[in-house]
Amino acid sequence: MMVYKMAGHLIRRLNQISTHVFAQHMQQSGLDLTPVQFAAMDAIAANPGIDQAGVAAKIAYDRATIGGVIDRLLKKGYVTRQVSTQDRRARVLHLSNAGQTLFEDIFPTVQALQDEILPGLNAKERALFMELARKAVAPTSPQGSGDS
Amino acid sequence: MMVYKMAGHLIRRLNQISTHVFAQHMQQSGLDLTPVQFAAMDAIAANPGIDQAGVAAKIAYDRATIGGVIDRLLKKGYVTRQVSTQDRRARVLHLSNAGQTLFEDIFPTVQALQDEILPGLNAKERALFMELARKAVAPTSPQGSGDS
DNA sequence: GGATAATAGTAAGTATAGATACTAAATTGC
DNA sequence: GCAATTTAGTATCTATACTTACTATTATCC
Repeated sequence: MMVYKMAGHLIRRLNQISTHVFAQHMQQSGLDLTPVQFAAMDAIAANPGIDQAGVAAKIAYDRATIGGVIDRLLKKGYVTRQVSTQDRRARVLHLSNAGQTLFEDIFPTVQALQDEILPGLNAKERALFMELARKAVAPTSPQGSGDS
Repeated sequence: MMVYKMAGHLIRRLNQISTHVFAQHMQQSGLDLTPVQFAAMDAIAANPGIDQAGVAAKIAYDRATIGGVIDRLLKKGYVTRQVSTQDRRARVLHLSNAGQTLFEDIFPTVQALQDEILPGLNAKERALFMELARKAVAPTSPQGSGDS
């Protein structure tokens, strides 16, 4: 069982715990929102009128996945999608009123749950982990992604 | 864009880089093997005759996902699956000769690629990251998973 | 030893996650 | 200003990843 000592395996486990903690808190809040859906809403909230490719670039996803994510956010009524008047290829995105309310409501919960993602670490270790993670990710983060 | 400072987002990015690096090296080696498939083969190599639920427990997956992973490894001819003589519910797994050869061939590559997963970190930082990651994951790792 | 509970595997359904390819539209080069 | 390239979105396909539910089988308990 060599995988136990490999970075890839540990990172996958961390991601597994992360999504699990997120799902648990959403369920407790009676909400049906996934981590990607939240990230997409964050990108739209910070950049009203952004298009799907823009969202994908901001949160480091491919266009195909984000297309599906936006479909589901549309179906839930959290975002609006309109053909851009500047560029008829692009779809301009905004949070709906319901989406804005939801995002503001859920934000403190999502912020708070982050500490539970690293259950074996104390505050100091978590800060160190975050610093290393940020540094590790930086080289592959595109300019202006903010992902520094 | 609050997600940039959240552990969940950074961990997802790390996992994304990790799977990307893995896929790249496999392609360069002319092989068609995913991270999970490799992890499953590692579990079977270390525990010949283990069943699917055992593999799932060893590498922290659910039974449904592992069922599909084993299906694909079977189709590629890397593992064998037989109904257990002790327990007719269970399927006993072994690496085939081809699987054993492949696993031994690919192992050094997989070992070596781990450093590329954390491109922004030097050796010392990587070691620290690994230690923190192991510690972070430990509380949620079941007894005997080896995932300490 | 027979009802009950637990377990192995599968099936069905949802949601990422990303590669590839295609259409429509915009940009660039000259 | 038009051909060539690039880009936005979608469609298709494969592979996780997990939940719930179901069947078959085994283990447990009284």
